[in-house]
Amino acid sequence: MTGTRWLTPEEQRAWRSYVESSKLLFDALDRQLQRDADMPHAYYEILVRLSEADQRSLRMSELAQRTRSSRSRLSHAVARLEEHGWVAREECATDRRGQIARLTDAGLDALRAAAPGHVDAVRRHLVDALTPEQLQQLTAVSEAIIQATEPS
Amino acid sequence: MTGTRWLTPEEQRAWRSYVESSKLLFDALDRQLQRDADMPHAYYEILVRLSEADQRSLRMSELAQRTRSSRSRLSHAVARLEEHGWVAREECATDRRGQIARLTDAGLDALRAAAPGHVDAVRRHLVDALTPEQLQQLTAVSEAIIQATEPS
DNA sequence: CGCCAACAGTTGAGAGTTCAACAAGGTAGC
DNA sequence: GCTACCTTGTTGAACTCTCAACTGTTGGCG
Repeated sequence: MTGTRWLTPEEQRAWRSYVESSKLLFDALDRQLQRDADMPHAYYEILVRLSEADQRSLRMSELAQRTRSSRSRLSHAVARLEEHGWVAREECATDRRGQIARLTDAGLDALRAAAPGHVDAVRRHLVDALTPEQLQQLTAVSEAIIQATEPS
Repeated sequence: MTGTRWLTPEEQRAWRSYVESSKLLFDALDRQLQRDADMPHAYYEILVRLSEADQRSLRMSELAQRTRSSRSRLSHAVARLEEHGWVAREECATDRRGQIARLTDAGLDALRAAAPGHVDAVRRHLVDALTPEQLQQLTAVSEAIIQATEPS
């Protein structure tokens, strides 16, 4: 057991600015969505994934994977979205354990209403704040992090 | 009111990979700290900031700014940390509204015990997963996001 | 077939965060 | 000194997330 490899000053700076920027950014987006569309960002993402799926439907476990969410978290979230009338749960024909989440028409309306303000915020805080080159760099960096962190 | 400027495919890719990587990374770090040190990452950061301050003490509002946290969140968090015996609250001599949070010896011990595992995780998932060049790029990108998002 | 481990999803309790409301102390203008 | 306003910090309720425990289902294997 050799000693801990502490971060160098430059690594510190990178890490701390990354933490700080993420916190600021996601807090801002959450506040914007909560205020204007009555949903947190995590719920917005669920609606997005469903809207992109065939039949606007996905099995719970598939939806959990795509949103990088635990089963439990998704289960609670979908229950909430169901109360709003934005998502409906259906039985799975081929696997009686399965549940299918489907985006309702009202859910699609809510998503369409929320999208412009959200995209605008993403532009303001991220996309338009970076050069095209930086945006490419961010993509590469993010994909490397995913690679290194993804549960294998 | 002109129409929404939707994200181009490349911008989409950047944004989605950024969201995905942040989620994976912070989830992993939170789990690691919770498991090994019985505290979430936000609490670890509070202890870090206090440990770096003069007298290991900071006023609540100053601590809130440095951790990019709301007053309310910090107030709840410090109450919890106080229960653990890691932080103590003291009166402020010059402003009777003020409260000063001080890192206790036990708090410093807890921080020292938590640090190696945490730094190791940060290396595994971020620092060592990127080239030195990418790390610099990440710093620049993060600072640009902070600039664009920071409440003015 | 019968057994049993793995899988799909839910649930409830506990913990953290947010928001709005609040109390109390400071500050500036008159 | 009074008034009005701003700042500091806390509180409680509502909400989200995590973790562990649980139900029911499927699939593999003897």
